[in-house]
Amino acid sequence: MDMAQRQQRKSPAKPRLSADDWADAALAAIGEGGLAAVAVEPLAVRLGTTKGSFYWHFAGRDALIEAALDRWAKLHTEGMISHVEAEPDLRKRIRLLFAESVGAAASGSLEVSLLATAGHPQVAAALRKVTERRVAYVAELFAGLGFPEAEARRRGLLAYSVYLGHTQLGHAVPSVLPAAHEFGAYLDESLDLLMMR
Amino acid sequence: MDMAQRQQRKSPAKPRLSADDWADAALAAIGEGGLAAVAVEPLAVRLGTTKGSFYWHFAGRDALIEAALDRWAKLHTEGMISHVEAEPDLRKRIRLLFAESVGAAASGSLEVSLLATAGHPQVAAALRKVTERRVAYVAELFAGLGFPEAEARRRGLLAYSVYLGHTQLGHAVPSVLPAAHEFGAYLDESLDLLMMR
DNA sequence: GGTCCACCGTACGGTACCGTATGGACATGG
DNA sequence: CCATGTCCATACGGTACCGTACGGTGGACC
Repeated sequence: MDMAQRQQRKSPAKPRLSADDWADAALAAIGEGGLAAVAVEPLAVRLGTTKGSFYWHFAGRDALIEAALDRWAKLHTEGMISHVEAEPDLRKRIRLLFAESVGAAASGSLEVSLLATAGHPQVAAALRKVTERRVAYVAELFAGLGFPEAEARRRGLLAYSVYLGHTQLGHAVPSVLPAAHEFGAYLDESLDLLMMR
Repeated sequence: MDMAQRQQRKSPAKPRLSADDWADAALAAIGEGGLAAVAVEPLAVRLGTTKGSFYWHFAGRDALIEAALDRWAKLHTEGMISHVEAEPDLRKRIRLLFAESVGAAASGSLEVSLLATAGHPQVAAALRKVTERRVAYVAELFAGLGFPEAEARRRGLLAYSVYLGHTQLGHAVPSVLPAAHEFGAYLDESLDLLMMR
């Protein structure tokens, strides 16, 4: 038996958590109950451990939030951008970006919860960084379509606003959104409008 | 001296709060700290009274939330609609609606906070009612421009998404938005795009 | 195969809030 | 001027969470 591996024999073997496990659990909690749901004792229950583990890995609740936000910024922005960059056709790339982003946001209200806690200093910093990067990227795509820089920036901002608003609606009042089978057409029409000269 | 009036002589005269005073304070608290900030004891401090007053007027925290949400739904939807209905020109009415709505949302993050708590049953019900009303109204305006019903509905939804997303940005990352002196032009261009055939 | 230490369990005290109970304060009508 | 109803203050017990202290354990490494 390979002893180099940590340990993974049967289910009830103690998992030995890492700091990232706690950060992931915190992100999940934010998505479900907002920043206020990042509470050490409930998370410990969820992870099948105790506070003793947590305070070994982190100095306190704030440190956990910081780690979770860093993780979010990395995974949900650069990951998506590099993914759609594989598409060579510019218009298709824009469509792909929005389709994937809206789809990703539909499953999980993490972004909505974070937007809601923009008053929190750590969250505000993370949001600022992520948002500026995303808007700049979308503006860059529009510039590639031939719009002058200022115009591309305005259209990118408008498009990002649509994305954010749509996400909110999908989370809060999905009944007002088009049915799934109409969604492709709705997306096409919306993007056509945004790219119209 | 008129004895029919309740009492309002000097500042340090006991105010004798009403249930609506508590509901307004709750709305203010939601705007500042989200639904979680609707906590009886802090509100009592803010109102310069104690829990004794609160539990006289309300059965509990849930009853206060319900009252606050009812108040919000009335004030922030029908009020705005009847206000812009005074404008006879349709395109100007649409522009007025968005200018005023965005302006109102800029001062106070009540809506953002509510969107974030869409998981809460009472909030979800209030949001559903308000959102459906608003989207229907915007769609009606677009229908008035000559768009067929389904198209008007899609455009109305898109426009409302823009409003929501813009509100989020204004609250969370205002630095990405156009500067104040460019905002009028940005609004005009955005609406032109949304109303384009 | 013993030692060490990263990792975790448990117990404790502190804080912030909810909701209840109960006794005033104060105006109004008898 | 006292009785009554409305409204509020205070005190209390309960719960959920934070953070600390410290004792235990089990795998890595010699």
